[in-house]
Amino acid sequence: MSLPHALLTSLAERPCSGLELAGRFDRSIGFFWQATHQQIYRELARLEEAGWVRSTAVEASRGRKRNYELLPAGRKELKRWVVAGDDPKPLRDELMVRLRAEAAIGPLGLQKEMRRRLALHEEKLATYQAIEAKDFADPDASREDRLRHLVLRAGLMQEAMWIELAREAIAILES
Amino acid sequence: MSLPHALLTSLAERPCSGLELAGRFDRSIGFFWQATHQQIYRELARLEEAGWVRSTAVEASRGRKRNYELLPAGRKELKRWVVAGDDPKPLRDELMVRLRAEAAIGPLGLQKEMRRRLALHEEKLATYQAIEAKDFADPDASREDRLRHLVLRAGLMQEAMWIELAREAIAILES
DNA sequence: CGGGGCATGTAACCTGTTACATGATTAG
DNA sequence: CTAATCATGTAACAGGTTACATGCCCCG
Repeated sequence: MSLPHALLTSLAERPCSGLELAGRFDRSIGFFWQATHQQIYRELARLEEAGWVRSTAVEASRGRKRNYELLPAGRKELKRWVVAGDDPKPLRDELMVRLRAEAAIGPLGLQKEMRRRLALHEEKLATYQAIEAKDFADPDASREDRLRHLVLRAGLMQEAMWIELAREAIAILES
Repeated sequence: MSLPHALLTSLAERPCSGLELAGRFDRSIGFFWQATHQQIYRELARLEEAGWVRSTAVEASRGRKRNYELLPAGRKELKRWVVAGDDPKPLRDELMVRLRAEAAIGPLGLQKEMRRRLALHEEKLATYQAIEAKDFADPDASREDRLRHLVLRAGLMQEAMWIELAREAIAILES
């Protein structure tokens, strides 16, 4: 149940409208948490109901832009949640199921799909590296920037891991 | 939508009952795909409906053990799915949201939770390494075993990545 | 004044989660 | 014969996904 807190975080960074939030979930936040605009509108309504955010109140507001901002109660809830313990969700990946099936009933020609995946991950890694070079070059960055950099590095490491795995998989599948 | 195919894969490895499948999803398969027995029973009913698996047919079978086995149509479906293209699901992790929130409204004392996570991942890594040493020591393993080994290595690399990230996070949070 | 893009919203559905219910089998 | 355990199942709900609907606003 992180979506509400991802929204609170984003609103803490800067107040904005629902659609603008959706945009952020396609970019920066979306690197580690995704949400569609439908989900966001549903959740924003709940957050307002709970008194955690406030919007420029307009009745019958379909089509009208609404700006949301974080309220003190929302900030308090976010602070509570950040330091709350929570067990990590284990790895859950379809590709592992495919490899296991290939082992059980193969060979089926999984190399082709693995090569496609390899290319995708290499492309994404390049994208992340470009962002890193552009936004996080400063070696004496602030604590805030170093934390944001770390989040990006998580994405980088993830992609590097997939690339390594895809290469090993291809080597086995082709032997 | 991988659960049905994870079940087909498991049944391809060996026919068995629903509860036994649930057991496997707590062990080997569960390292990369999880499911509760409720989910498994629901899905098995669908797979049988679709003609992909067959069970020892007993009417009004509550409480009676049912053994399931893969049918040719199920095997065909599994083969189709294994090589079907599918975009990787991006990283989705609550901890990244927490780090971003810590950057936005911190410091909040996230170190404590990070240290707990670090210990959890170190423990899991040790578990995986023990399995690796026990089951995958042979350097001249079969193609099948090398694929299974690769799946385990994915888990190992994942845990190693989290350990590295947790350490870097703690260093930043404590500076 | 009409069409396209911006912005919000509804509805239906699927997967996964949690809590609980019930029947069969076996050990003592 | 009864308690524990094996085994299957029902119900309700929450979160995520997809398709679609509606209203506002500005530009030509």
